[in-house]
Amino acid sequence: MADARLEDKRWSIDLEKRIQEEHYADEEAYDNRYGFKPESGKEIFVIDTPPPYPSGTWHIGAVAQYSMIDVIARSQRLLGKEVYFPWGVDRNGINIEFTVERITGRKMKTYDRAEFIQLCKETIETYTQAMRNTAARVGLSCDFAREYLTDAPDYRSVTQGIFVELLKRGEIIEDLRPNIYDPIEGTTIADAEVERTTKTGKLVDVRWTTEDGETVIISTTRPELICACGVVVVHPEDKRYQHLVGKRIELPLTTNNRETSVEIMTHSSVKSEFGSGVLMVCSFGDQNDVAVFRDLGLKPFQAIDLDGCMTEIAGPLAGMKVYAARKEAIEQLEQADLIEKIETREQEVPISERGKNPVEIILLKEWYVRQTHMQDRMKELIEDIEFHPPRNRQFLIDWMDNVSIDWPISRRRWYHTEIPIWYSENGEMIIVPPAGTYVQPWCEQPPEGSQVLNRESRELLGDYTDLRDEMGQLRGEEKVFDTWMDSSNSNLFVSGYLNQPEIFDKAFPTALRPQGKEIVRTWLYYTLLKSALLLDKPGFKHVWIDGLGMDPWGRKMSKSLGNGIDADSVLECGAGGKTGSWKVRGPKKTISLRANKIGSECFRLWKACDAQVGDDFHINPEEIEKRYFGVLTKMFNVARFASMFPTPDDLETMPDDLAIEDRWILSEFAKMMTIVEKAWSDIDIYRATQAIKTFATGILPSHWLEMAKSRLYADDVGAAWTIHRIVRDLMSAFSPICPFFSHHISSTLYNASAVDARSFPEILTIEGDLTELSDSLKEFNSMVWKAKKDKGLSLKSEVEGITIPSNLEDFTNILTAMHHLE
RNA sequence: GGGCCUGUGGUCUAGCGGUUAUGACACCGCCCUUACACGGCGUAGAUCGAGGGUUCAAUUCCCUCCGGGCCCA
Repeated sequence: MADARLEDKRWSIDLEKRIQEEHYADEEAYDNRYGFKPESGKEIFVIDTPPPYPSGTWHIGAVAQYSMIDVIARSQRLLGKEVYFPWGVDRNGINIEFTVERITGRKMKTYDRAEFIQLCKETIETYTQAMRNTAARVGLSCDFAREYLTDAPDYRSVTQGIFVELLKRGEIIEDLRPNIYDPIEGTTIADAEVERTTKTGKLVDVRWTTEDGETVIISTTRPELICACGVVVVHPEDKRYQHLVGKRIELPLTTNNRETSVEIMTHSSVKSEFGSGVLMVCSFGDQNDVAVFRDLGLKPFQAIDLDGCMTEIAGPLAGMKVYAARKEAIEQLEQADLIEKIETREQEVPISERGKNPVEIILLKEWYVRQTHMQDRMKELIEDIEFHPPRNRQFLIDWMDNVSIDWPISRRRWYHTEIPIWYSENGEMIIVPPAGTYVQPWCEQPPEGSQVLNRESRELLGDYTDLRDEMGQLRGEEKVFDTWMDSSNSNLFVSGYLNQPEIFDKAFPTALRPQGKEIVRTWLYYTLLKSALLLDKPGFKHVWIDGLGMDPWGRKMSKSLGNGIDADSVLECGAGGKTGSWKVRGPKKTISLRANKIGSECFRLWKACDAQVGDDFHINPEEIEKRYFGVLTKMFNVARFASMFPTPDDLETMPDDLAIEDRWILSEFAKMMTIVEKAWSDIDIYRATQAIKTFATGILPSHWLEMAKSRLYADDVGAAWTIHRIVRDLMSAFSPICPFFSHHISSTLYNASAVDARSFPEILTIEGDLTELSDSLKEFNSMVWKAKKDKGLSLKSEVEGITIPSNLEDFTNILTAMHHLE
């Protein structure tokens, strides 16, 4: 016996940070460890990690999720796969534009475009740096050297190249269609970006008059849209109004440049019990109006323009903002004595997710990715994808069942990937750049190798260089892409599509898509759509959908609720002896939380143990510390105890004269390791972690170690072999969860870091199933401990009158010695 | 209004037809035992949300209701 080779008396945050610093100090060593080496010949396992969006602080729930992706990456390396764990950062989008607007107090459109883009780029870079630091601090083993940024030319050129490819194939189309539009931010948005809120509004009952002079009451919340009314409808089975069908009805407000009456028709979407049961349908009050116009084949009116003002068809209301026009419409109807009654009520209003502004549906010429024709094929393709947990497949199917319109992808914003198109002077030809080139049509001319297409038919007309003279004055497209157009290429990008075809062949479908369930209908759906359109393949082999991080009461963390917790504060809690404290606003009162030490290892262990994949998890730093730091302390001390005894030279060959208790614990260990290996290959973090934790903090120290102690002190070779073999292999199995912890112990004791293991430890075969005796052993030990306690004896005192059960008779000697039986 | 998830000791959690219903934290009691008192051992604590049904048998399957959550209309 010697002094402990693990010098620290216990696991601590300062020790953790020391190990981390060493770990990151040598970039070459880091790259050897975690870099992607596609030429290794091993099975390639590409993880399509969610590129986080830098917005100041990184949400703790997202960091927790991300750390589990790291567990998957490390466990797959442990199983011998060639893992590509990319580090990408999503930097395009309206978020950073809003941030810059807020910081500078100026709206985007008051800037010069190039100047504004530069400001966004600089601002997001500072946030990105903070995010890289957090990523390293929580121990992500990403290939940081290959960092990709979605706003960098190489990434944007892939987005543009894929757009051009789909455009040529006719999967992207241009059309004048009703679009959801945010008039305040001045941009189109997709269905998936609309949320709803409740607002108080007025429901106005207006008296309309038919051509026969009959008065009909129609309820509406949008009287300003009367000018865009295309039809008045009743339910086909509503007996009250049968006689009106086919008649014309006068619009109750003055309009301009259109018919002053519309026909009364039937439509099954009318709710007869709502208001009078008569509905005016305008282009476009809501999604239902869009559907009715489409069903009845009506020509829509343009009532609202890009600035959110009424157009000339609104007659006296023309030029007014929507809200002012509504007030004015009510006033005019009142003056004309056409109002039956006005009711104030709560109503659901669609607003934009990013800007929180009420949205309008207006007619615009925009670019679309066709998707409605793909739903059946996509459903077939996703059958080959394995979902974790399986039930979360339903989230995707539910969303696919709701897809009814194509995906509008053009946006009138700036800090996004540009739509790579130039238009000829007459508007009939378009120019697209060659694959692999990033272009900015709003400020550049088409590059070498650009091609000219017919705008309508997409027919290839020739090279731009040859046709230049026929094009006239070019107009570069000023619009940009929805950011999901970028992020939905992530799996193609990381798998080498366009850039590294030789890797792509082996790496696609991408092995794994890990993500949160809140972005199934966006990121997951759009990615699968792209893979289906381009390659007619499922995008992934596995989709791993985790739950959301919630506050201690089970509510979603959000800025508005004031219940968020900063990730860095948890990771740094305990560093330099500093206590962490948090104030979290609950439903009733604000509570203060305190913890002394958490750090990355404890944080990761908590997330791995606390909830199964797909379940929402409650984040409470106090609980994390109380429940999991002790596990690390325990495991550290088992290793520290082992470190007091020399490591046998040959840990591979099992001595053939092992004591029965050693063979017993090795059987238990083999059983546990079998579970863990299976769990790692099933991407079941929870099961793997639970198995390790139960073994390492339970049966190993409490039962076996107590039996083995005296032999270890007596330099028993078999006992030393057993404990070292177990600790060494345990650290490998545990390294995906707590890499720095395992690294430190394994490299100190065995001169080989557990994080470098590239095959799962060999599981020993022990003759005879000794694990059957485990329950009896545990029961017997408990019985003795209780007996001593009842007699007021200390554990090391001798006790008599205890008999060893017959099934444990092989253990007689060791149990007698362990408990000091007489 | 629809879809999905969920409701187990004070708190969190396992279980997926037959178990004395896991385990952790907290509580209480005892113990400084040559790794660990930031520890060990032990006691106590649950009519498994409510009510129906299926079954020889239900925490587990089905239905209804109630409560919580996420997403959508």
